Amino acid sequence: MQATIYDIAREAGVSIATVSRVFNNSSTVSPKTRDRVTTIAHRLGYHPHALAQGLAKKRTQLITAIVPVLSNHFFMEVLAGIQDRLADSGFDLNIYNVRMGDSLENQIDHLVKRGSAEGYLFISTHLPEKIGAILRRMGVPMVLIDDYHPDFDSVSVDSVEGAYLATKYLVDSGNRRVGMIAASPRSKPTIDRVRGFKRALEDSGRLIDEALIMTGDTMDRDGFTERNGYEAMRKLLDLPMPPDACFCSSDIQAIGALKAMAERGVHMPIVGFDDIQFARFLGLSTMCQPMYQMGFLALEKLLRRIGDPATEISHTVFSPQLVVRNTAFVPVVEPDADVIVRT
Amino acid sequence: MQATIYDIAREAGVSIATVSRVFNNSSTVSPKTRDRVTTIAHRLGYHPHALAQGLAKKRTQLITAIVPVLSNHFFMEVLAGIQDRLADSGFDLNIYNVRMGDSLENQIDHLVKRGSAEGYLFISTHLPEKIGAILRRMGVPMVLIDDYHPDFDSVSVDSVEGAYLATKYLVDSGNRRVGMIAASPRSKPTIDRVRGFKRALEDSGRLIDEALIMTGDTMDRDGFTERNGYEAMRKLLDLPMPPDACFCSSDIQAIGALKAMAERGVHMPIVGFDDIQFARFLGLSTMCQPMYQMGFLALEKLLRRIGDPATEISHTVFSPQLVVRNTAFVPVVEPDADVIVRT
DNA sequence: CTGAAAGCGCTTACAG
DNA sequence: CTGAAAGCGCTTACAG
Repeated sequence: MQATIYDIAREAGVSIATVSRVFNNSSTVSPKTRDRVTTIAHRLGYHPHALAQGLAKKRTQLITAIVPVLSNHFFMEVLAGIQDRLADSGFDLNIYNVRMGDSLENQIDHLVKRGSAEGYLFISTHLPEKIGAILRRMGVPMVLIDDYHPDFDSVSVDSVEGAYLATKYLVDSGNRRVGMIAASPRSKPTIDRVRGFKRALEDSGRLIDEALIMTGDTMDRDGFTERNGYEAMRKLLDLPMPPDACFCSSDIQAIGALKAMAERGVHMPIVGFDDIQFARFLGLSTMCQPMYQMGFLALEKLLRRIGDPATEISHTVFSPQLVVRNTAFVPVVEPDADVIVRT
Repeated sequence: MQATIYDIAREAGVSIATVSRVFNNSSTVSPKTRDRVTTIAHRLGYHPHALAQGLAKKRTQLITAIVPVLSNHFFMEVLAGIQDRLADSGFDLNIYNVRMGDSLENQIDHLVKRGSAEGYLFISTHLPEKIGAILRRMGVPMVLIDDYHPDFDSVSVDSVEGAYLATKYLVDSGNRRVGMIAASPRSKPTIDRVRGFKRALEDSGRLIDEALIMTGDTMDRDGFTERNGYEAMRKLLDLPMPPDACFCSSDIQAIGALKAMAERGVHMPIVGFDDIQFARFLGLSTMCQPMYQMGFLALEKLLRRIGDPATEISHTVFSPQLVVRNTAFVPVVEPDADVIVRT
């Protein structure tokens, strides 16, 4: 099996304590002993056993990122930022994907009590109050990304403001009936974005027509899907008085909406939210979230807190930027044109 | 701190061994003792400490996925498949992002010798022969995704065949000069795809014009970027005799290529590779890789091997499907049209 | 500068 | 059915 500290100690004629010291940079070991130990360790291909170290030091050098759904753009960008900050930190990253069946509370409770990570990153995971209180008491180092809670560090984007700016832009551009494609009314971002949308209309002296706030029927991923946007736009276009511009709560929905418009041969200005990679390519106007930076900063905060649990709690709220683009790709869709030629 | 097995043992008036047995489902404990223990454990909010368990059992219940670059579509999709298979397995997932600075060999060596995972998933990471031999000897359970090595389980897609089919399709559609946008000549997929491309031309009785096999100048991510495709297409269009159709080694490059064509106001049939989420939306013809299934199956194989190290080594090679689409989104690009209105 | 020993929280033969 | 004890591989006061 793998070489252990005992093997090295035996060969080097020292105690295991000394070997351990060599690998923990405690200066209290003579150069020649250190040399002998490292040489032998190298020859034996020795690497400290992470688990044993973790148990003895009560430090696992592990960070767990908790995510609701995988394979979504926001998460991937954030993760890239996390990874880059992680690189020289000595920590490893664990991804915990929240399971649909079990309750979030159970899952987090279990996760944390198992004690395998030193810190947690909650990505777009609305923290239930009950769990928050428990974690608070346990003093678990954690940072919230894309969520807010007074008791924990957080990094987020101001959804209300983002929606406000997007809507204001559409109103100020001279559109009469500005609609909105929302996602699941149970999701925090949706709630905020609807609020920002309404506030912008109010501030512009417009009446709020609830019928123009639409969502699709497909509700997986809380409705943040192309399909949902597609469905929502179709419903909007079926209204007796359709909107003449539309704010979409996410880029992915905006893409579906574009498709629906293309099929009907209509066009209206739309603004998305997120600025995913393809928004730029598609020429989609949108509210840009600095996802990479959010991930990077979140890990930064987490490492600081692990290092010093007494650090003041801090909340960073990024202001999303409105990016105006010409919709450069004009959809010319022939529905069901896909043909699979060969299997 | 967290309750331990000792706390429970004391309260229940039993030995720690008994407590341990209760949590390990060994039937050899009386119902009433079991009841008492579980009740107390629940009251104390006890959860076994993962590290300690791992050390004692010599099982960490951890899988590490090794990925070269994060935030790429292929990986995202594969990961989703992995997660879904992971769900009820009792294992956790660790993501190891290969660092650019250090050598791959060092990194893998270190990773494996630390012994924190029970199995490894190598995603699109070409395994150096030297490391392969070491891992083989150590008997580390592992599965290769999007790579091949005779000594390890693998799940991949036939790149040669995919490129062949794509190219053949373009030739058979009546295009005279079929070009190719390649990625880094050092990357395995590129090598295979160039091979398939050439073979298809040969089988069609065409001459191979090396000048029509182009790549961009930007080589991060081995050239699998929108930018690289953009650059490559520009170079192709600058040729005295540009191609009249083009096979691209990845969808992401195809997207860049589309953009370059749009800027020049030219159009030609292109076929990508991967079938990323947006290929469908863009109406891009491409070679479809079953990424989700690949991830799912790879974890399946890994779990089986962890369960029984003597399992026969198996290689699954998926045949990519040619998906023909009408390029539904017609790019009408005005370069540098982006305007940031508000910060 | 170094060693002996206790401890991290759990598992698992071995006895009974 | 249950307990005492050794062990998983490492760290870290405590002595010297």
